[in-house]
Amino acid sequence: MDAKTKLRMEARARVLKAMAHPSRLFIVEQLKQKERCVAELAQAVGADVSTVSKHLSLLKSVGIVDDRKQGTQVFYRLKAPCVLEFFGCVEKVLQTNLQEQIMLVK
Amino acid sequence: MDAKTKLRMEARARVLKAMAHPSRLFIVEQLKQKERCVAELAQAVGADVSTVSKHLSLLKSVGIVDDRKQGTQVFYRLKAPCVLEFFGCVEKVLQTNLQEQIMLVK
DNA sequence: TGCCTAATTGGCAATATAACCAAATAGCCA
DNA sequence: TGGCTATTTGGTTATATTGCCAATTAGGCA
Repeated sequence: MDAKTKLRMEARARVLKAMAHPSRLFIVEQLKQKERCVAELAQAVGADVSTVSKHLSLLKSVGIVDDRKQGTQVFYRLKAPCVLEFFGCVEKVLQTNLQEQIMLVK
Repeated sequence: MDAKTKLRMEARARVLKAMAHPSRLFIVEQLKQKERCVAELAQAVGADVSTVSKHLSLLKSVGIVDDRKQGTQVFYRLKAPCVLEFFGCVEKVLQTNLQEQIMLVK
């Protein structure tokens, strides 16, 4: 893997890594419909506000979400909705795995 | 996030996490065309065979790749080619980020 | 059987992530 | 200004990931 390719793969990995966490996946799904403020998301996820704030800033740093300040609140929204497309494939993989588990038992 | 949702998000995260590494992304791209044995991939990645073997077993454990033994060699192939679809979105995100960097300089 | 090659596994050290609490910051309004 | 709420940031601890080397396993063949 040459240096240029390595840089490209690292950049891609940063984006995917930002998605690859249960809470962050959940957050992305929550933002599918409409924007949400940090407190709302923290409540929905069931984690400390500070924890969720860090998840959000990570998602923002790689360009997956965007934010908008309104008074003391910060609303986050999906900036790259195409990440939602990942789920179809992921679900297909999980389904296939499940089918294979079932086959083994039968 | 209720228990059931949490489990689903964790399952999804496992699949995405398996993708979220520069070497593994490169491996997935290498397998796009045709199957490859471990030594070939190790050579292409530029890492120890043992390291690449572990990357491969991780990809396999989540159902992204599959393997086929032929003599003493093990050929890996893409089992869920739909993961290649991720790249289009990821590249779009990276492009957008880049455009924004450029705007800041101008 | 004994040797060779290919791959996997175990172990370890370095680094990265994650969660929480506490403290700091920022905007609003009395 | 002072206090209130929302959010971010710092710090710490626990856990997970990564990569290499060494050792093991497994198939092929003399």
